Amino acid sequence: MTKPDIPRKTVYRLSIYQRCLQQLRVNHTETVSSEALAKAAGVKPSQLRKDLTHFGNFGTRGLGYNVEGLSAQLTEVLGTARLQPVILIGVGNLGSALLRYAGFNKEGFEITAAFDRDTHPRPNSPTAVLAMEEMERVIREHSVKMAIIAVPTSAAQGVVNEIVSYGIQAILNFAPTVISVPDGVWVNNVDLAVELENLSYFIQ
Amino acid sequence: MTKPDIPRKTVYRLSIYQRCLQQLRVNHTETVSSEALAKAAGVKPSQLRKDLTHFGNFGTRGLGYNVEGLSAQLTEVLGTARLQPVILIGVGNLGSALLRYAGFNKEGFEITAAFDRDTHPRPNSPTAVLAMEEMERVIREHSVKMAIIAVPTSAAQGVVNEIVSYGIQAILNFAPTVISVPDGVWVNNVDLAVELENLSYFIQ
DNA sequence: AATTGTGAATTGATTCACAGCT
DNA sequence: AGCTGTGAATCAATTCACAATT
Repeated sequence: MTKPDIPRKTVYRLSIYQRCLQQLRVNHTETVSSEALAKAAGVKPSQLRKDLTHFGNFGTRGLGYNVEGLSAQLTEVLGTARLQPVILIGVGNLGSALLRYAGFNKEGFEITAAFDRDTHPRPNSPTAVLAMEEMERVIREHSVKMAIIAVPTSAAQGVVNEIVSYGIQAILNFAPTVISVPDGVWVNNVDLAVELENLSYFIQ
Repeated sequence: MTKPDIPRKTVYRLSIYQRCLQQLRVNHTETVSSEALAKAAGVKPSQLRKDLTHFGNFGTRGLGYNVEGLSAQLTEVLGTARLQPVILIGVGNLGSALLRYAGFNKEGFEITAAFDRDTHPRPNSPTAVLAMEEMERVIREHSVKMAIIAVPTSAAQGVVNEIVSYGIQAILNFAPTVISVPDGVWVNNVDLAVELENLSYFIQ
């Protein structure tokens, strides 16, 4: 797949830096040093500089980084410059909360449509819930490349196979199971029980 | 802090192995090789073996691992042998979905109580929502060590400071911000926008 | 014969330390 | 003078390859 040489952890940190920069913009700060920004992001200054130089030389020696400029560069690098359409599959407890979550738009994402076996209307939901049979049409018509999976474990792999065949290239998976995808498709897993178990280990 | 020498990623994978073992138990499989289990978990066999030997020699050469036995060992290692009390702070969209999420109990966690500024009753919620002023009492009475934070960004650090002072040692943070904690307190972050941005980078 | 457990080798990520700009 | 950008050095994680064991 493309972009093989940049570590995934680096790209995660880019998002964190972007968050911190947005805060600085609100405060009308014009310039920030690697030391200050790294502190806000919870990393070492040298790591911040190394991360950024994977993508270009955005700073000015002796001065630091221009807040607006760096933020714009990161938006470009992360591919969030224009609104990215996303579909949500599975509108149970978690899915309906995600549907109501307002933070996506602000960060450059728009939930184009949601799908569920059961299409009864959801209160307070700004997005219609469509039948699973509509997935192919919506994905192709809007050239949707990203999907959020919030279906039960037993349904997850089947849904993934289907949407990948329609052209989905990236999946945010909330189903607590390992899903397999062909090369060229990217999966990030969010598993609440795994996160809690992990913490549980460290507090003993 | 204790347990410094085991990489966090190793502990994450332990949870994944545990998931796969539970599936094998359902299928009444008695024995599994590192090759088969690693395949199910999406890792290399050598990594599985290396991960496990951090904690002991659980296998039998020539045979593989006993499914029941290894599962019990991992439960012990992960500290999920007995039900661990957890509190939830912030019962908005995401928080109320977490409250209704049934998966926690099955995995060894119990949401003892939930807290919010606004204590109006939540439909379908099995757990009462208490006033923030009750946090100290509940944490101390039940010796709660783990908390899930689902409050707005602006409130997150303040809440964290407070609960840490009452004895919370591990935090699962859904607020989209970097929180700082003293040594000896563990934080895992789940940030939906960061996950989507990360995927967005890779599909360009 | 099969499969684990593990030291060695490799690969990858982070940090250091300072040269190079502004 | 101050701060970035970066090669070198260090530290960490993964994979290999095979000896040890059943």
